[in-house]
Amino acid sequence: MNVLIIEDEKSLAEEVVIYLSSAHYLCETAFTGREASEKISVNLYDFVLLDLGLPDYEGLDLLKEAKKQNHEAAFIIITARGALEDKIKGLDLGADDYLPKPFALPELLSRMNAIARRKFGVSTNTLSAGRFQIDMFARTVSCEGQAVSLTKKEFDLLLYLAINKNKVMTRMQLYEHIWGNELDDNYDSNFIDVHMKNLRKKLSQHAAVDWLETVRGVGYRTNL
Amino acid sequence: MNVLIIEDEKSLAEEVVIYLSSAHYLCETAFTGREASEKISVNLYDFVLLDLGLPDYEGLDLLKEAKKQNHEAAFIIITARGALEDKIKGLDLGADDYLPKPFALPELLSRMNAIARRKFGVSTNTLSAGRFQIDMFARTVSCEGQAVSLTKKEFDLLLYLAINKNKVMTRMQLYEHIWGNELDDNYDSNFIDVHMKNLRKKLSQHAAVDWLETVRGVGYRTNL
DNA sequence: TTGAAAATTCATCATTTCTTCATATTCAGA
DNA sequence: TCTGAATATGAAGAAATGATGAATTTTCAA
Repeated sequence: MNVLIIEDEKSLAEEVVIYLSSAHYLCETAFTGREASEKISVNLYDFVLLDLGLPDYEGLDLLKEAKKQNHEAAFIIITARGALEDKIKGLDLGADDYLPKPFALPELLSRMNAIARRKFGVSTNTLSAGRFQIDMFARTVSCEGQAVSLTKKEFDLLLYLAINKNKVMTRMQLYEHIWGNELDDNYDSNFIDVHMKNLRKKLSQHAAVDWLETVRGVGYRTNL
Repeated sequence: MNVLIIEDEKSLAEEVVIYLSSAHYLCETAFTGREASEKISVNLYDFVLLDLGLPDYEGLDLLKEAKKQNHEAAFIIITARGALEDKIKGLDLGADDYLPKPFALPELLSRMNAIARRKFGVSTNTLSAGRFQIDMFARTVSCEGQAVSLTKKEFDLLLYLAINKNKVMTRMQLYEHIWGNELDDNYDSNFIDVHMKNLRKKLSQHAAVDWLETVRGVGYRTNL
């Protein structure tokens, strides 16, 4: 699946690329409307992620142009949460989905997977962690064919750690990616720990989860 | 990742070194074309940042030479904005990216990361110290495949010393970098010494650590 | 609206890690 | 070789951290 990410905030675009790449999407970026316009006229994409807040281009014009050039693609509109939200939702832009900023990456991935299944008929996208198979489209986890029942947060945690295989993820990172908010400074809660504990408990009923490690003073990590 | 920064403006080079170092790139500098030429003929780099505006050397000749000596490296050309001719020549010569001056450091880092991912494959960011392999994303240390279990502070100390290979680091520097505070004047404690001792002890159970030296009256240094 | 599931908060406990301190050892210069 | 300052070391108390069970709040679907 080819994805074009049109987003002027480079660090965000980078993050998206890294995240989607590890979920087996092939990503390209365009940091300006002009760049995007060029790429669209040359290549065919399966997905176009469009940030409406580009400085050099009227976002909606770009969308119209892109749709003309590339009927097949799925379009996902990204824009700042706020006053415009309802207005844009109300408009019939012909986008396949709409995502307010800031968004959690698993949220984006999950929506893209949903669209992929609906629009392109792609049905499986799994990655493994230990003896567990994680299906990102269905958002299910199984162990040797047997279903493992996880809650949303548990699934997101497992998926994010599995995607960032062997990297220590801080609670901050987990929080920002899964909950999609900034963590304020006086953050003092252990709900991530609790979710991890519950996740481990559920997984351990099926197979060993010694690969799901706590890195004291830092965060959590898979060791695969 | 080893980086050679070829830039005659020393203060800029210094800034780049500090910034990239904090992102775990290992930096060396060359302030003249001659110096660069020597270093390139001796060492292998992953990245070469080349300022075309060197006084003593034709930048593009240096690029050609460097590419011959080191096929594998990624080359990033830096030059004054507006020198379009140079830009085109540089890209034709097979530079991986081009950065107009002045540039923002995060911009540089972001491009380097992008290239690193594209060119060298993702995220196995390890560096070695003696017989030890340090993975800074996983925050693990291993010796001939065998894991070495370190605490947070021990790991941070080792990593910082390894990044600043062969440079004496004062206790002040170690403290400021790892503990993140300023040390008040009446500083009188030996906890860094204690951590170093514990670190050495753990490492020595796996291999010789004679490369982890104390520089009496100054601080600590790797000798690699 | 209501009830069950999920998410979060809270208090407590065991454990690891950090720091301090007292003492021993090493080293460089006289 | 001697001497004082710097560093290494062992041990112990202090602090930080994460796991856990349970209580409370929130969410969401019926």
